[in-house]
Amino acid sequence: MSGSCFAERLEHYLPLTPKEKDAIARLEEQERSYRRGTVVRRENDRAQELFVIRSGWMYSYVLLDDGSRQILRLHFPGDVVGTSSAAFVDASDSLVALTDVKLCPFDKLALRPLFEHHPRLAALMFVIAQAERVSLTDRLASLGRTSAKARVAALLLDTLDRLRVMKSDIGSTFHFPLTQEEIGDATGLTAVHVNRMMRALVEEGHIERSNSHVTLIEEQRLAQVANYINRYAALDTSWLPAAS
Amino acid sequence: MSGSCFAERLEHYLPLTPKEKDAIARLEEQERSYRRGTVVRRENDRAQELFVIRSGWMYSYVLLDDGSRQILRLHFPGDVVGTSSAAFVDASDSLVALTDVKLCPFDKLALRPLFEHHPRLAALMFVIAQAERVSLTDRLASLGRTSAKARVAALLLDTLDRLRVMKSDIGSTFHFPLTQEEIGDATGLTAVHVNRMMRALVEEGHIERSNSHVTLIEEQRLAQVANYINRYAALDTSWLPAAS
DNA sequence: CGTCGAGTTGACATAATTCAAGTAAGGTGG
DNA sequence: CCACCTTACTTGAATTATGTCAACTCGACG
Repeated sequence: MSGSCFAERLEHYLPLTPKEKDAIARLEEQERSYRRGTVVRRENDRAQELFVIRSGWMYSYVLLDDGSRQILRLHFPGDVVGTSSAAFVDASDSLVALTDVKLCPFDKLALRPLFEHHPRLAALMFVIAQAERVSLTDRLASLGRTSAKARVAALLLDTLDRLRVMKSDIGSTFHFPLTQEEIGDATGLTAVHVNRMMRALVEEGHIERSNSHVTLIEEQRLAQVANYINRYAALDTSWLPAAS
Repeated sequence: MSGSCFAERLEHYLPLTPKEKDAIARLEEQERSYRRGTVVRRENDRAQELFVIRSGWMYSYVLLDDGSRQILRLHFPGDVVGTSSAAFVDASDSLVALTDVKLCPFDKLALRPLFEHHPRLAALMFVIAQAERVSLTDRLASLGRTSAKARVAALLLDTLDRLRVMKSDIGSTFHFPLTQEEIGDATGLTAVHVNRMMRALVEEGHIERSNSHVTLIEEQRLAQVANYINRYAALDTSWLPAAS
């Protein structure tokens, strides 16, 4: 119906040719809606599908034996989620709708013509995969080597910068619908300690909160505290093949 | 000179055609040697190159403002390292030789003909990138949600399973040349605490140590303790394009 | 033979967790 | 529209895992 979300995202990095847009649009022929809280795909289930997020937020997570949960990544409109399906037969993580979402599911087989006929798109997807990998290594350093306060701050900064990729005029206030328990599962902390850190950030004038909105004050200074680097500013697409 | 290390690795997933082997071999035309401890590439340097590891071990790391270090990943023969160069102009992490190494550097521009003429190889590289991403998410869960002992155990298990991809007959004893400080930087712990956890693992009969060799006893049970999953067993290459 | 890096160990400090209790806010059925 | 219930958030006190500091051992190496 409306334009492709994924194509829109890709066009932030490269102008696409009509043929390329067509190929991308084919990934978004179907659309399904899920309610807030729905587990769209469960860890260890057979997983043949990937999803383009058309609207709403999601997150991916794994459960550990002791029942604790690690949230691996938040996902926003324009993101492709469930990409581990491309590498494995069974899902390595679970996918949940954090808000009501609209998803465009497509079979991993749909990737084949993309690689065959659209080398530039394939290469761009590879570039994006590498950027996401780097983003994960940043999180790794955050969990491994920074304080609780820094981790929470980094999560907020990362979220805002990723929202800006699609909406550059977003300012520094945004809707942040995670519970403190979810923030804890994302940062490797307990909900109680997240609470204390959030209030500390407020008291120190780094952030403001109301309802489930957050405002970041002096992002520069906060980034310092959080040891945060914005990786989303620019991708290097100089080496990509010519358009098809 | 000798056969391509990277091709050999890829053939563990798929038999390659002669043309494909040729294309891969082109990435390994040059070879450079580095001594144990050499920083091959430094974070924030301009980075045009990727490397195939022909022999030896490396690791990638980032430094934080307070001087602490997070080791992001160990790298073994057959691995391609510095892949973040494909996405960014400047290096996002540093690369060090953990042992004496032989590397085959290639310019990121060399990826272009791969995507243009060898869609199946491109797709396979995408699959591998996804598998590495999943491996990173496992580490994330390890750092975020498991105990110090579990993290150390998981590092050992992960190392052994990755060595097995290239040498399946390796048994359960292997050379592990990391200092306890390096183990700490990989697991988000201090060297002192790594020491205590290693001895605990020995006392509990999970591992044995001598020189810088480690033996894992009853991997099954250790994997339980570490909350570890072996992801390297099988990749799903069923969706890949036909060979070129 | 002395120096240096790595490993080991103990005593102490601290960040984060756990437990417990309470408040506020939103949703639902009567 | 109110009473109730549930879920999230808040706060304090006690506990614990891990970090810090400091000293010592050992083997390798020049």
